[in-house]
Amino acid sequence: MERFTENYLLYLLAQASGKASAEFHGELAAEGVPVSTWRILATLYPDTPASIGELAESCLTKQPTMTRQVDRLAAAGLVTRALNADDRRKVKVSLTPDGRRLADRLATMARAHEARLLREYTPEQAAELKAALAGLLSR
Amino acid sequence: MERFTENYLLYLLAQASGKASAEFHGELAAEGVPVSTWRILATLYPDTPASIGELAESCLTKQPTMTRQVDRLAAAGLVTRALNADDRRKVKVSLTPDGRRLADRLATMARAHEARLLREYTPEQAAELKAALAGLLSR
DNA sequence: CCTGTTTACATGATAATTCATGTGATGCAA
DNA sequence: TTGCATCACATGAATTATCATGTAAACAGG
Repeated sequence: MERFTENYLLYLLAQASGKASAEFHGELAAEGVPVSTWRILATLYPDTPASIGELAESCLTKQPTMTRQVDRLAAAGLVTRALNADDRRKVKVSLTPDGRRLADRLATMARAHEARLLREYTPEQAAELKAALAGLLSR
Repeated sequence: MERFTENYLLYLLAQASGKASAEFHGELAAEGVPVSTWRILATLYPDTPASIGELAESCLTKQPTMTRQVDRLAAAGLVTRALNADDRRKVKVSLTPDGRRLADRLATMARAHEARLLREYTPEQAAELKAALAGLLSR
């Protein structure tokens, strides 16, 4: 009898995501950058400010966690916290010049890693895979 | 300028995995079952014992975490810990009858949820997606 | 056999996340 | 308006996970 998980979509997604990400997270660790930092920078990069709630959703974490992570990045000078003029309940988090420089460097590494990950795929296959994932998301 | 993450494979994988899983985790919560419990049961189901290390890898967590989770499940009577005869360093974790009954019920729910998730896909498309993910894993 | 190394797991100390809840801002209905 | 519900975020308390390390078992040379 085969394992249940072998053919279970959520398991395959989680494993593919976890394993592929772990590779890149190793590169981040070599740079001394925590994964949580990279996720926030990537979301704001190249120039798309976001609220605490949006960041939490984008980084797959809860709002209280994100509040504290943004505090940390702000203290490190990588992001700024500003009040949103339209809705003063919201916080507008943006990259600082330092943050953008770091994000630039990490994004380049990320693209290189992605290229290695997709080395065996044709551009069409890669686009198909991404489209399939985006489809699952927009469902 | 578009968001970096919009077209970044690791982000799409993480989002698809996280969002799709969150739906099912809601169903688990309604049954009073922690996600960590489901992951362990699913790995052992229907009848494939595993070591602590294998469970940790399958559940995308670290070994010390898994040691404690298995302790908890064993205390709840859902799994047993046995010494591996071949290699006495290893622990052989297996489902108890109670554990298998629960896993049975949850696996049925999981398959139903998966079917809803893939409702808009033809069986061929679904198989293609799974194959693509398995391909990423075996790379 | 030994001895040094690696592997598998357990565990105490630490760090991180989450839950529950509070505060202030916004929106909506009467 | 006014009152009530909801939203966005912050924060203390509690839960969880992780790191660092220890122990015992396997393993590889010499």
